[in-house]
Amino acid sequence: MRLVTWNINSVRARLAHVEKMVESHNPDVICLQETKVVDNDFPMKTFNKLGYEYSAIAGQKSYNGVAIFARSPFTIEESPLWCSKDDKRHLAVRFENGTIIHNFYIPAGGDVPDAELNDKFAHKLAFIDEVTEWFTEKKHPENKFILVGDLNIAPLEQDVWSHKQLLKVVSHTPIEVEYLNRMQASHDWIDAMREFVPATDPLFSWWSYRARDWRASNKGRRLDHIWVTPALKQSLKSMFVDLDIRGLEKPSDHAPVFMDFDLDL
DNA sequence: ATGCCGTATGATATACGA
Repeated sequence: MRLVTWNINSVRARLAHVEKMVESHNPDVICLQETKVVDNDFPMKTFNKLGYEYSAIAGQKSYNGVAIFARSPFTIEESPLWCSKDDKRHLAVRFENGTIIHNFYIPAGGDVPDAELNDKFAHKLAFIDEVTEWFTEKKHPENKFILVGDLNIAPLEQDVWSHKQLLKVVSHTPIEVEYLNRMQASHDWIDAMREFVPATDPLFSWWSYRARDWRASNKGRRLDHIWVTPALKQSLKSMFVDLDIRGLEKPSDHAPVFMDFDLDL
């Protein structure tokens, strides 16, 4: 089973990239974030045409929005009203073999890394707190969960281009890392991307639009993640981040992250 | 972490991303 997670930054603006991505890598499961479209306007035909018969979408106007597509059947699992907002940041689906995939778009958090001064930062921390508590309650050694998405935090020093220069920048502040670490501990989640690239090597999934040459300057961050519960650790096979998709014309600022599993859905 | 780019929207400016 091959899975991809991708903050697509508007699905309607990126249909050609979706086709290119599927043509190149043919994933069995596609998890998208920041689709930025209401469900009625979702370009479903593009995905059906590419062979994705099963879908779950949760969108809203302009912002946020998540989606999951698969070639094998699934049912939709409950998704709480995180922080009492219906802002379309989470979808969970269950496959016939019992594997559950959680797709998250964690709030970005604004510019100022202080919950007292910045409501968006407070929302980010509160959201992570609620997710942490939720998985703590669900914790069981036999659970086969995969958690993917734009978690909007780069926790390790080598998850950003300069640890020192980003310590006060939202996405890499110690408080955010502390919250994310707590969330990771809530179900003994394994940071699956780092099973393939040691923590001492740089690993990024996002590069700002504002760099003149994003590839040359390479001032990236690892904001996108794939976690698995311990029951799935042995099924991890390989991982790659596709920089070629980030390098297409008018790309998303996030690159898709792929994971291969020794697993039949 | 400055940069000033990209998305969306009853829109020729503004909110948001990170």
